[in-house]
Amino acid sequence: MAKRHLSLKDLATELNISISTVSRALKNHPDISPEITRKVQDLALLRNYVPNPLAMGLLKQETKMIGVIVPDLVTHFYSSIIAGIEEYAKSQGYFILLASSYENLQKEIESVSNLLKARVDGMIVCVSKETNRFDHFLQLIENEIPLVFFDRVCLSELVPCVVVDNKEAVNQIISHFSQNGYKRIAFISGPSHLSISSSRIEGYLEGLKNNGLKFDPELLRSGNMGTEETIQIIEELLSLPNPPDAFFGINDMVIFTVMKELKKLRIKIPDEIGLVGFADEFHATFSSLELTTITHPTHEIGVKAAELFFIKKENPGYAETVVLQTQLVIRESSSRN
Amino acid sequence: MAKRHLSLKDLATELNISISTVSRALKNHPDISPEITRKVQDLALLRNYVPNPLAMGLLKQETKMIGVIVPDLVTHFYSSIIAGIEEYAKSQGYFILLASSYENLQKEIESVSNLLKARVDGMIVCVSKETNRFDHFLQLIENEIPLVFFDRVCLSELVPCVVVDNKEAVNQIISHFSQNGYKRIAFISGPSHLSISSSRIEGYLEGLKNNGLKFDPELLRSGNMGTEETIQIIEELLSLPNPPDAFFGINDMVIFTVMKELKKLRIKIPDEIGLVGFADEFHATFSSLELTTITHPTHEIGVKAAELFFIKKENPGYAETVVLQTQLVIRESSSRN
DNA sequence: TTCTTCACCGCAAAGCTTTGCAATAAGAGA
DNA sequence: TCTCTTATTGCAAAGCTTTGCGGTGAAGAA
Repeated sequence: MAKRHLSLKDLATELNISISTVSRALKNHPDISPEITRKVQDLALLRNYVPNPLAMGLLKQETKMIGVIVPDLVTHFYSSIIAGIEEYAKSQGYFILLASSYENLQKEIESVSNLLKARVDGMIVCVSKETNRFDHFLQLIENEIPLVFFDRVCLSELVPCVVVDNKEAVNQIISHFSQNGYKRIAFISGPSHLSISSSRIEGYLEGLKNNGLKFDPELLRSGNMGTEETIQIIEELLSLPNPPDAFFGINDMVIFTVMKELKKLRIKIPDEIGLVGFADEFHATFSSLELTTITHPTHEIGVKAAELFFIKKENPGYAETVVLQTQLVIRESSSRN
Repeated sequence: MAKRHLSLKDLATELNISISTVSRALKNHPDISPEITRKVQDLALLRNYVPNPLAMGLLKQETKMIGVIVPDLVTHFYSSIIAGIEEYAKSQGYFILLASSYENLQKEIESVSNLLKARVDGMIVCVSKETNRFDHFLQLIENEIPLVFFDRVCLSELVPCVVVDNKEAVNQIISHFSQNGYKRIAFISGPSHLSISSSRIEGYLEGLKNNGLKFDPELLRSGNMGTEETIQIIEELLSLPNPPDAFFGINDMVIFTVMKELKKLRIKIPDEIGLVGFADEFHATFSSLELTTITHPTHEIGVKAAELFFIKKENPGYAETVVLQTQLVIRESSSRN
C-alpha cells in the first residue's frame, strides 16, 4: 500500500515556487537567492525529502545497482566476499542485487536475465560449477554492460577478474605435505572446465616436481564437488593397491567429507593420512580435527572485485586480472612431525 | 557505460507506429489488429525487449523490491532464511535488496534509511542484538510501508512476525538433559531486550519446573553473544561452588565456544558436562563432538516471512504472528546414557 | 447518399527529476 | 525616461510506460 513518497512537486507547492527552483535550491545552485535556498532546504529536511531514484535512474540511465551472482548463498566463503562487495559498493552509493545460481547453469543464465530486467548497471559474478558455456556473459559484453568475475573466472581477455594465486597455494600444500613425510598426495579436484580446477592442477604437477615426487594419474581426480561423488572417489582412492597417504581438495567441504569417511574407517588423521582443505570455511577450527587449509582473503576479494567493477564501468576496454595471495594455515589435520 | 536499453519508442519507430500501439500490442489488447500485434511481438522477441522497471516503477509507484535486513550475512542461519525469502519473492516477481546490521543498532537504522532511499516496497527484518529502540520501524509503520519481522521480533501488535516456538524448544532441551541425568543446567542467554532471550527464559523456567528441577539464578546468564564475554561467563559458571553439569545457549556459536573451553580444560563431553546448541549451524556435525541442537526450519522461516509480507502489503492492518516448530536433534554432545 | 457504428490507432497526461533556455523584474547607466 | 545588465525564477523537454479519450476511416444501415 504505502503512501506516496514526497516529491519535489510537494515541496514546490507548499512554498509556492516552481519545481526547478526547488531542485536547484537543494543543490545550492548559485542562481537561486539565499532566502529561497534556505527555505527549501529547511523544508526538505523537515519533511525528510529524499530524491526518487526511479526518476533519477530514468533520467541518468542508471540504477546504481550491481547484480551479484554466486554459486550459493550459504557458505562462509561467498557470504564474506559478498560482504566485501557490499561494503565497497555502498561507499560508492551503489546497492547490490543478489542472486544465487545454486551451482546450476540454467539458474545462472536465468539470473543474468533477471538482473538485466532489473536494469542493474552491471554484474559481479562467480560462475557455477556447471558453467561451460558463456553466451549469457558475452551478451553482456556486447552490450557494454560492466562485468567482473571472481574466483572461478572465464573470458579473462575481455573481463576483469579477481583470483587467488592457485598455483602457488597448491605448491605450498605439496611442500607442506612433503615436509611432513607424506608421499602419495591425492588431489580431489573439481570439474575440469573450471578455472580453479585447471590452475590448481597446474600447481599440483609443479609442486610434485619441485618436491621430487612422482606424479601418479590415479591420485588426481576430478569430481563434481558433491558429497556422494566425493565419497565414491574416496572409496576408490582408498582401495587402490597403493593408496594415498594425503588428501587435499578443491574446497573444504570435500575434505570434511574425507574426514568423516576416514573417521568411520578409524583411519588416524594426521598419522596415517594427512588432510588439507581449501578456502578455510568458518568451521574449519571447530571440526573434530582442526583442518589445515588455504585461507582466502575473502573480504578483500569482494572489495577488489567491486573496485574493478567501477574501473570497468569507466573504461570499457579494461580487462586486468588481479591475483591475490592466500596463506597456508597449518593445523592438526596435516601435522605429524 | 552500457548502451541505452531498448524502449517501446525504438520498436515503435522501427515499425512506424505509435508507442501506445506497441504497448497495447505487447499485452494483446483487443483494440489492436492481429497483424500489428503479431509484428510487434515478433520484433520485441527478436530484439529481446524488456520493459523498463524504472518507468514502470515511476508510474505504478512501486519498485518490486523488498529490503531485507539481517544481523549478519555470514552465518548459515540467516543465509538460509534469505534464500527462502529470495525464492518466494522471485516467484512473485520481486527482488531483494540485502543489508546487514552487523548486530549494530546504528547500522540497522542506517540500513532502514538506505533502503528507504532505494524506495523498496517494504522490508523484512531480523533486528540486531542491540536493538532496544524502535523509532526507525515505527516510522515505516506510520508511512504504511509493509514490514515483517522474523526470529528476533518486536512491535508484534503492529507487525506480522515469524518466530519459532522458543518455549517449547527449550522445554525439550531441559527434558532431554533431565532424561540424561543432567541436573544443574546453565543457560547462556542473549541480551534481555531480545524476544528470543525472554521467550527462551520463559521456556527455561517452565522446563525446570516440568522436570522437577530447582531454578538457580546463578545458572541463568545474559551475555552479548560475543566470544569474549561468553568465555568470561563460562569461567564464572565453572568456578561456581556448585558448577553446572550442562550448558545450552542462545545459539550454536556460544556453545561451540563452551566446547572449545571445556576441551582446553580437558573436561569430558558429554560425560562430565552436556552441551546443547540452538539453531543447528551448518557445521554442527563437523565439530569435534557432534552437537545436539535445535534445528530451525530456516528455509521455511524465510518463505513464510515473504508470504506474510505480501499479505501485509494488501492488508495494512494485518499483524499475525506465525509460530513454526523446531526440532531437537540429539547428537553426541549431550548423550551419556 | 448520408448517418451510424465499429475497428483501430494515436495523442497526451501522469509519475519525478534535471537542466538548457526563455522570461521577468529590478537596478544601473545614459 | 529609456535601454541594458544582472539576478532570479519558471517553462519545457527528456527519460519510459500505461491508459483514458479522442480521432479516422470504412462498412453497414436507412
